[in-house]
Amino acid sequence: MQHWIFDREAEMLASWQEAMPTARILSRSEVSNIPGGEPGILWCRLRSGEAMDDVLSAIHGAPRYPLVLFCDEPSDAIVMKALEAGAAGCCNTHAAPEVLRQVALVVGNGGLWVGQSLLRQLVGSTARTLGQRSREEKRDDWAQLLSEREVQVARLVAGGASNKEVASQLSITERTVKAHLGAIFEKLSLRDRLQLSVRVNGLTV
Amino acid sequence: MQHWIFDREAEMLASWQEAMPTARILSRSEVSNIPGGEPGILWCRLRSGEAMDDVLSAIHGAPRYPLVLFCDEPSDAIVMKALEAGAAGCCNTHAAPEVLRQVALVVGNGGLWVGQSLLRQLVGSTARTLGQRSREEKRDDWAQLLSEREVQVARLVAGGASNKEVASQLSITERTVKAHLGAIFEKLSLRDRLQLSVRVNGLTV
DNA sequence: TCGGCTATTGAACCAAAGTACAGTCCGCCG
DNA sequence: CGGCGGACTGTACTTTGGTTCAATAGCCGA
Repeated sequence: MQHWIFDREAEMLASWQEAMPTARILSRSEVSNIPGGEPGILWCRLRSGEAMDDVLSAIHGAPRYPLVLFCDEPSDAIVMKALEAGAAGCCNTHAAPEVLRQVALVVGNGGLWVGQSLLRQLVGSTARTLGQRSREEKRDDWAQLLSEREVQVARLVAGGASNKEVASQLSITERTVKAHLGAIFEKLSLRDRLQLSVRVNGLTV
Repeated sequence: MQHWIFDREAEMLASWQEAMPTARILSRSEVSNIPGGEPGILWCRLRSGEAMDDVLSAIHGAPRYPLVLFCDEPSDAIVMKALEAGAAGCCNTHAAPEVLRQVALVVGNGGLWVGQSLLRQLVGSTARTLGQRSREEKRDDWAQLLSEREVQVARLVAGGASNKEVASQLSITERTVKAHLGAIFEKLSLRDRLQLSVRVNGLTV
């Protein structure tokens, strides 16, 4: 499996090198150098601020290998657009080597690579369309793992409150707030209040 | 990576054996024999005519490993249902060993496995909806007040990243991240990263 | 009644976040 | 040209967040 990586600048990242030792990095004007025939994947980097259309049109003349987009700032909207434009996948430019290898494996076998968050969203939105389960059940799964008091603390913290503010609102000491937060982090396997916020507010991460 | 396979009858298929030589096959009553702790995957076979609810409830008491459903008669509807029930994936009972290895790889790393046809369908059917939604909730008012670089920092922090992680991703020092954050807080009249997360992720406080 | 869970709090500690006060380098614009 | 804003970095500092040792007290089911 041969890999060709396109970037505005011929800059090989360490993670790429590790995941694809035989990869060749090319500037976009060197598209015509790619041979056809052997199995391979095209990777194309979309840097911050670049227009996807420009990037895609730049490699328009390349042989028909599966295309994976490297996004400096990935978002579900970008992934969707890339897939609609015919790409086989889209992943973070700075993804870990193991992830890249996995992407290559899937895409190389004719599959599509979709990030976790988008996949969850797709599954969720279709489920809603089919009108089966309520979306609240999944959103509140974190709440079901916590005690009543912990849920109160979690909601306030996720809304942006400091420990002191939570303490004041609930008429307890800051120390107790910390104790509750510790229990919450433990139960939900979270690192800090930021991740709690993300979890509670249902962000796609 | 340890694999446990559940089936009504303890019948190990050749393809399973080849893909997962160390797998242990168990009848559904032996759920309690599974240890926790080591990394692993539960595979559970849904034979023709069996009710998914019965199968899933049978392994209800098992430790929390990712679950993959083996379907004798897979359909997109079944896959959707399995994912909704919390499974990490669903594939044909008689899938080729290479496919099984790939499923194991993805699921073992915390991913979801969705078959190609369903994935294509999901992408196609929800493209419009998703695009619209992301356009609506875009609410770039915060982004328009910030410089390009600050938007990058804001997105990463709002997603739950620490200063160190942001610094690593953007290849700058932690100090610079703090500088950007300071400017962001000033411009958006925010107090800390938590409030930033709330603002960026569009919570209705 | 006893063990387990929850709620509460304290002291002490370390790490992370954020601020204050600096500076350099670059491109743009009047 | 000189001023301005953005990106970037440094040292030193304060504040907040989170953890590790505790402890007390109430409730509930076995």
